[in-house]
Amino acid sequence: MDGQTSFSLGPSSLTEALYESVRKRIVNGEIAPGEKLTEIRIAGEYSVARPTAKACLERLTALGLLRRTTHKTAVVPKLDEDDIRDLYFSRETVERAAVAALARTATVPQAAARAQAAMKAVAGDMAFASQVEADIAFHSALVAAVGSRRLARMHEVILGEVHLTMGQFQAHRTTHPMNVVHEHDDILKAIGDGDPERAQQRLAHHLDQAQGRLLGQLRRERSEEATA
Amino acid sequence: MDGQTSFSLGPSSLTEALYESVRKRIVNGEIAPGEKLTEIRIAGEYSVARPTAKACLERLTALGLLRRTTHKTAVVPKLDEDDIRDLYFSRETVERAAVAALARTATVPQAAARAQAAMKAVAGDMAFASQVEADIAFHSALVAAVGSRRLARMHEVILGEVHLTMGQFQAHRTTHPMNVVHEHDDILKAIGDGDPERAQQRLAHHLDQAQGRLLGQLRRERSEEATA
DNA sequence: CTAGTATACTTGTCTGACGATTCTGCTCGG
DNA sequence: CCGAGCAGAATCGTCAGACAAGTATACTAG
Repeated sequence: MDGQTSFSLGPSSLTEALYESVRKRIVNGEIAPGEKLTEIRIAGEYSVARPTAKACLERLTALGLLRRTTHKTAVVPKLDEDDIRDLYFSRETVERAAVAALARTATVPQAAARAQAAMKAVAGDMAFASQVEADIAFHSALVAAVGSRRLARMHEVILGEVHLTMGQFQAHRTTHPMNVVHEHDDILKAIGDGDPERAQQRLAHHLDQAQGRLLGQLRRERSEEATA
Repeated sequence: MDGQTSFSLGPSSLTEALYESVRKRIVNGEIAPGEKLTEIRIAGEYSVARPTAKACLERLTALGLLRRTTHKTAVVPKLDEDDIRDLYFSRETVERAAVAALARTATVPQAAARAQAAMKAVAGDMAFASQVEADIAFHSALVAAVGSRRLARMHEVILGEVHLTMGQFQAHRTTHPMNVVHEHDDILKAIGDGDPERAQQRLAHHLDQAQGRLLGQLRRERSEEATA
């Protein structure tokens, strides 16, 4: 993700590596929503002990990337309309605070600018997954630049679920990536101008668009399977 | 905590009970900051297996109630000035969104009103711990009333650390609890009046006061141990 | 007094196992 | 033919014990 900028080593422990791998498979939609993930399956697929797999599933559950109740097997959640609204309400809360803080000091995080460049570079690609990742990286950089560990931690959890839904729908995008890039640019510009109000307003608009696309996709899918 | 209102059963699983118990001991300051918590110690104290203790420590670490790095033993964190500022910045972000949402529909959560009553009841007590708990319950009720699962989840984590610092300092309170009660009343009133702006402003003021008390306490403590 | 080494402590991971709970499919009676 | 109850299978929660690997501390040698 940001290997050369922060010199972060790859996951050193086995549990960590396992967690990262499963997490990626979930958010990229390789493991479909509704699919069951038993401890034994994970243990088998990766040739690790069951306790290790268990720890992995528990971490993912804590982040909302899996749902599970006692004595029942974990499943990848299928977010409904209420979930998406709730998710975007929470997301907006966190990101508003972030862009407002940045705009107050008119600091445009260079990591966000880099993510923007990366997004433009892959805008024409067919690799939707990398577009989604660049999008996530942009928002992540925005919040990280505020310098608040706890805000960043909250945002990470939220983004995990965002990534999950985007990953599930990524097979059919409904808008050209360039539109997203332009919305991002608007936000950065407002921050650079030191205008917190406008930055928040642009952000809100951007998130509103994104949420709308997700909800539209959801409804379309549901009506499809209703006719089938 | 809220046994009769939500009919929540006590923790059913062993891990859950263990987690709750250790958590309480930490936030109430029974386990001092800087104190080391080895897996073996927990396992011994509660007569559970080490993996169970390990899972417990991992959960607490994820919530920020313990700090630990690979192959090193977990310790109760001692929050410094930067931590407290960061914590209250994050807290304000979440709670602002909550009171604004409530004020927009002018709904005063009755759970918060109940917590207020409870706080008045114990205001004269010497039992600081119960005052702290009532305070926490008030803010918790405020956020819960919004009805956003994800906002509540973020807030729970934040409040955990808030509880931790308050628990550590609770031996010598610097203000009369009634002051806090009045600040709470102001917030509720603004919500009831359907005035999001004023509600946010009152909340910000309240949190500012609380943060100031914490920081003052911290400085006092540090200067004490400097002279010693 | 400093530097390097050796030992004890702690954690990471694994194997294997047993009881408890949930789910599934089957049988039996209406 | 269909629904209810039951038995078996699958899965999870918890435990015990063990070994390897890393960290911190104390000790020794220069």
